[in-house]
Parts: sequence; structure tokens; C-alpha cells
Amino acid sequence: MEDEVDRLVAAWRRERPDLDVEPLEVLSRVSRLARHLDRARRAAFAEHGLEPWEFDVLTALRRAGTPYQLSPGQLLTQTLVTSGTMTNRIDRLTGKGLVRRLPDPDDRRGVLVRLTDDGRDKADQALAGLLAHERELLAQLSSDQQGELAALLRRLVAPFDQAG
Amino acid sequence: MEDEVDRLVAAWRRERPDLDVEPLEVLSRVSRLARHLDRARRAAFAEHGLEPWEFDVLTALRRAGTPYQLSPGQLLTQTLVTSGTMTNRIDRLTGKGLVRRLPDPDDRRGVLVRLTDDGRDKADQALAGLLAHERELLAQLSSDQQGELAALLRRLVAPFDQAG
DNA sequence: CCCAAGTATCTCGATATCAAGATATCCAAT
DNA sequence: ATTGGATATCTTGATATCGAGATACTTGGG
Repeated sequence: MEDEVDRLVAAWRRERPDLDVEPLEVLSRVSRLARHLDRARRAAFAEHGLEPWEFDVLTALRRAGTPYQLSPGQLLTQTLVTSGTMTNRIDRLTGKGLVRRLPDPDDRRGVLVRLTDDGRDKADQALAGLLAHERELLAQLSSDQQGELAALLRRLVAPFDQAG
Repeated sequence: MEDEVDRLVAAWRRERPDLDVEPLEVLSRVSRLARHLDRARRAAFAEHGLEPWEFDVLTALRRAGTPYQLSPGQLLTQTLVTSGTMTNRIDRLTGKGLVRRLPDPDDRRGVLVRLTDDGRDKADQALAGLLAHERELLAQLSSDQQGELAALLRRLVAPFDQAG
């Protein structure tokens, strides 16, 4: 089965035979797949009235466990957005009644963002929906292949997550 | 080596032991890696005075070969953006003198976007820079592993590229 | 020849993001 | 105690993106 990246690489080999474009075989596929996933996720969440960015924040809080709260700073590192973006997201989620902002008792600069009951329910429902969707996409691969793929990707991501 | 997704998956297994979150091992890594790559690309292109989106459009035209022209519609399918976005991109690239808009002689609804000499040079320089950068990231993997990774990713992307 | 459906591109308004800087607080060294 | 640098969050202004709809042209059937 051929994909758009095969065509892209073939085109480069024709136009720039002097260059080694091998890295694109991996990294262009990662970028394009992520873009497709974004669209698929958007469609999957629409059933639950959530945007992908809302899901990202709500599930980060959900994963934290009782009492489902994290600082904006902790949310930044998990969602890979800037602080301005996170402030904005928290504002909007607060407006929808899915999270609340509480003062951090141990640090007066700080804030804690806590999931409301409604937010928790939405996170749980959307996660189940997402997993069902993702399982379909991964049906292209055997269980072993999925494990292999995950391991290879981990090696590429890890350096970024170490450095911060 | 552990990454953020390992922590994410462990957290879900603690909070929702009833769910099978295996799909996240692959797909969350894809999303996060893409996000990191975006940032790295932004930094790499800054040396050449280009934004990632400019690179995407210019190189699509460059790959097309002489006379380096494609319709906006063809550019859409390669860059995975909407038509409104592409119109805007072409406007801005035209303003910077990197592309020109020509009427399509065979279809009066249509337009052809053609690379200028300056645009072509910028595309070539930025590509070389990007490949150097990407090779470093991939140094984590052997050549065989890169091939394996590319093949596994192809299986996941292909269905999207088929359907359009 | 004409019309309806399809296609290619563009317009417009709303929105999410980022970068840089502002503000308030903490903490360690003196 | 004080001061200076680090840290946590928020503010602001610019910008890129999207979705929906508008416009203009093409194509195929009657």
C-alpha cells in the first residue's frame, strides 16, 4: 500500500537526487499522521460536545486522581502549549463549568485547577469514545506490531521529554 | 528510557483499570512527537527566515519539478489544510515574492501557483537544513529500525491518504 | 442549447495559538 | 532582614487557522 509520503519521497529523489531524503520516510509520516489523527479526534469528540483541546486538559486532570487537580504549570508540560494558551483554556473551561480555579494553599503565586463532577464525567465518556475510535485505526497492525511501533516511537520522543 | 506517554498510560491504568488504554501507547506518542517536531522545525527554519507553513507550500511546488507550479487544490491535498487557509498562504507568499499566481489556461475557474527563483532557492536551502536536523533526531535508531518504523507508520497513514 | 450538479477558488467572521512582557511571590545567599 | 534571581501565572497584540458560504466556471444529460 502506497501513501502520500511515498510519492513525496519519490518526487524528491527525482528532483534532488543529490540529497539523502531518508529521514522524511519516518518524520513526514509522523507529521501527516498526527494531522489526520487531529481531524479524527475532532470528529470523535464532537459527539460529546468537546474540542480536542478541552479533552487534553480535562483528561490530564482526570488522570491525576482524586481530588483531580493540577497547577497550570503541570498542565503545560503535559499538553505542550504555552502559558498564555493555558490561561485562556482554563478561563473557557471555567466558563463551561468543567473546571474551577482554586488558590494554591502552599504558594500564593500559584493556582490549582480542579475538575468539577461534570468535567469528570465528560472526560470519562470522551476517553471511552476515543479509545474505541483509535482501536479501529490500529486494526491495521497486529498486537506485536503495535508494541514494536510504540517502542520505536518512544526512543524518538524520550529525548524531548527528558530535556523539557 | 521512559517518556511522558509511559507516565500517562501508567496513570490511566491506576485511575481506570477497567479500560484497555493500549492504543495510547502508539497514538499519543505520534501526537506528542509531531508537536515536538513542529517546534524543532520552527527553530530550524528560523535560520532561513521561513515559517513551517511557508516551507510546506514552497517545497510542494519545488517537488513538482519544472516549471514548479501546482493548483491551490493540489496544494491542499499535500498540506492538509482548508481552502481558506491556502488562499491566505498564497497571498502572503506572493507578498514576500516567493510565489506568483497565474491563470490556468485550461480552466478559467482555476489558478496556478508558481515558485519564483527566490522561492526555489529558499526551498532548497531550507530542505537541506531540515534534513540535517532530522538526521540528528533519528540518530536514536539504526538504519534498519528507521525502515521498520517507516513501514509501520505507512500502514496507519495509508487508509487516510486513500480515502482523501 | 440549457440547466443542474459539480468543482475551484476566494471571502468573511470567529477563534485558538503564540511570543513577549507584566506582576506577584518565593527562596537562597548574604 | 534584604536583595536579586528564579518561578508561576496572567495580559496583550499579532497572526494563522477553520468553517461556512459566495462566486464563477465546467460538464454531462436531456
